[in-house]
Amino acid sequence: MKPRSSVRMADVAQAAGVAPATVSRAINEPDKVAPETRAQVEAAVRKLGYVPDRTASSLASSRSKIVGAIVPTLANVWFAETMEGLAAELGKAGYQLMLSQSSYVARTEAGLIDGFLGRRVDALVLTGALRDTATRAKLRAVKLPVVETWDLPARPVDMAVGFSNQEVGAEVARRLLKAGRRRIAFLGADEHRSLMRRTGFERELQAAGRPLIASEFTQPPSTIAAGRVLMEQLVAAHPDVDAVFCGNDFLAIGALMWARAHGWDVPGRVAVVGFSDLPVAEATWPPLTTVKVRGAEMGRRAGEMVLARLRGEEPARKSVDVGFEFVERSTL
Amino acid sequence: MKPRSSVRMADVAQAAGVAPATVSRAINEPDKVAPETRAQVEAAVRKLGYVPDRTASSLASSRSKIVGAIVPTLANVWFAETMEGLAAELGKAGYQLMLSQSSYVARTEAGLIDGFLGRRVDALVLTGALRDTATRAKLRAVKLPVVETWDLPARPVDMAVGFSNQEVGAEVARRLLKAGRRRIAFLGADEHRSLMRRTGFERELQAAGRPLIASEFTQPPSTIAAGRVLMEQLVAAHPDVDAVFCGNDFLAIGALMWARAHGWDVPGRVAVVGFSDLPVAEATWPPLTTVKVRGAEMGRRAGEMVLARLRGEEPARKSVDVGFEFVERSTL
DNA sequence: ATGAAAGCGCTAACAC
DNA sequence: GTGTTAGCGCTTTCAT
Repeated sequence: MKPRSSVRMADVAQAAGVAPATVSRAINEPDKVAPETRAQVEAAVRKLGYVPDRTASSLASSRSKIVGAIVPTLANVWFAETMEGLAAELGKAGYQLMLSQSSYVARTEAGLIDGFLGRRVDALVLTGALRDTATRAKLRAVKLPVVETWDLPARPVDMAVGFSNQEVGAEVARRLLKAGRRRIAFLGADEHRSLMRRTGFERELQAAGRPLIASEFTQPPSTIAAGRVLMEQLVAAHPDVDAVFCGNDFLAIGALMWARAHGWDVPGRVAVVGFSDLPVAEATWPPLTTVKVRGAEMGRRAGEMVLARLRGEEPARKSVDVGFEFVERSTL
Repeated sequence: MKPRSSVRMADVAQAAGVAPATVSRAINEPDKVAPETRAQVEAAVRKLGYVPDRTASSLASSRSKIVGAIVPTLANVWFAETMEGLAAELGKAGYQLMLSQSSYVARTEAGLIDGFLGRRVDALVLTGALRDTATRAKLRAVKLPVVETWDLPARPVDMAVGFSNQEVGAEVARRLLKAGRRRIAFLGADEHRSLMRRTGFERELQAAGRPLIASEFTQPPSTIAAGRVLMEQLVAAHPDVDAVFCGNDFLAIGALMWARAHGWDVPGRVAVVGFSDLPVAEATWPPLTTVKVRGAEMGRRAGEMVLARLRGEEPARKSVDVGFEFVERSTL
């Protein structure tokens, strides 16, 4: 049963004529070892093809060199880019990414976090603010470095790097109003951050005395097909709509397709604004006006913050706002 | 320094009035424990908020319950979907996914695999056939379950689930020829599987006596902008081209944009065929004719194969072909 | 600068 | 069905 896992540190030690502890040092803290001995150890390592068992070192040192990350779904390019940025940053310091998906379900998220805790991850990176209060408390208690991304919670569990989803909504509202739109609607997914964007959007319109005329929702994940359906429903109930803010670009593209299929001129008869700036947003017809978010950057920053904390430093800011950018193309 | 990690199994054992080994059994093999004792243990676990340390159990059992996976990039939706399917499948059995990206660099891949080996992963899932022969040999030697995806190597390291990239190229060639196209070109990324598609494409054209008139390449990742540039170059050299097979949909969309910008009718003057069937392929104008691959399915299947092997079963087939599908829309 | 020894928290025989 | 006894392969004081 016991595969007697190939070469152990003891084998290397023997081959190099030193003690195991010295091998350990030669590998992990090279400068604490005499250059000669280090050379011998390195030679032995190479000769035997020794690969340290990180499973054992994790147990002994209580540092796993693993950081856990949770995304709602990887099928969203921007979450994927966030993970890429994160993994790249962590990789530099020898940390590995352990990834799970919550599918936008809060209970799942709590369970996944327990799993990560059991694996003794050194830190956690979450997409969106952590909602489960019991879990928030637990994480604070164990003092684990945690970064919440894609949002800016008023009181982060630990650290955060993101942008204000409400402010995105407000900004889009302002642009629409400035362009003279008056019969404004919202299409979005029934999911926390999307709803936050809607909230900011609604408030701003309300404040301007041009209240939202309608909102249509779909279950995540948002698809082009869903966008088409939502637009259809919207128009059926409000044929006089003159602007739609879509909670994400797929829905916006669907809305655009509906418009093309029904001969509605965009932006002549109806303006369409998306969110997230997918690569294809510039290739639609007309090119989609949308809001760009910095997915990869959030991942990189999250990685930096985690590593800083793991080195024992206190981050300059516990919460960093990477902002967003309104991208004017041709659908508004 | 030692945080004396909260509750240990011994604590639970004491609270439940049993031996640690019994706690271990109650958790891992519940039916090997008397219902009563199990209940007591469970109560103690709950009361103390015990979370087993998987780092220790990995060491003791030499099973980490983690599987490593490598993708060239996550920014490709289909790789991301493959990982989603894989993670979902593995999660059912309590396995965790550890993810790394190779950025299409073979040397990196070998390094990443060493890292995984050090972490004692129970299995490996790769995107594409593993190219480094030394690494292939090593993996075979340690008898680690390995699944190669997105390709069908003639002689897999261990198992494979994918499709024939060459056959994709050949099929597209046949469709183009059947549609009467004669001046045919290829646009693609300078990356292994893309080149395989080109090879199959070229051979089939050659065999039909209508050799490929030109090929243009870009460095991965492929972008819409790159597609536009490649198309521009292609047309400059071969203004009489009447069909282009693009190694992926982004390039195809770029080619479409070039055509729109220059008043070339598609498919009237030039046919465009993509690869991968991105969600937006149906939303372009004209809707893109392309080849659909089953990313999520490959992930699921890979997960199933891994789990079967981990249970000690031999897979029915070592190599499974999930095929692909030519999706006829309006650009051919 | 290096070695010896004592665990890290769990699992796996083997007894009872 | 449950307890006892050894480790798993490293890291880490503490000496030397």
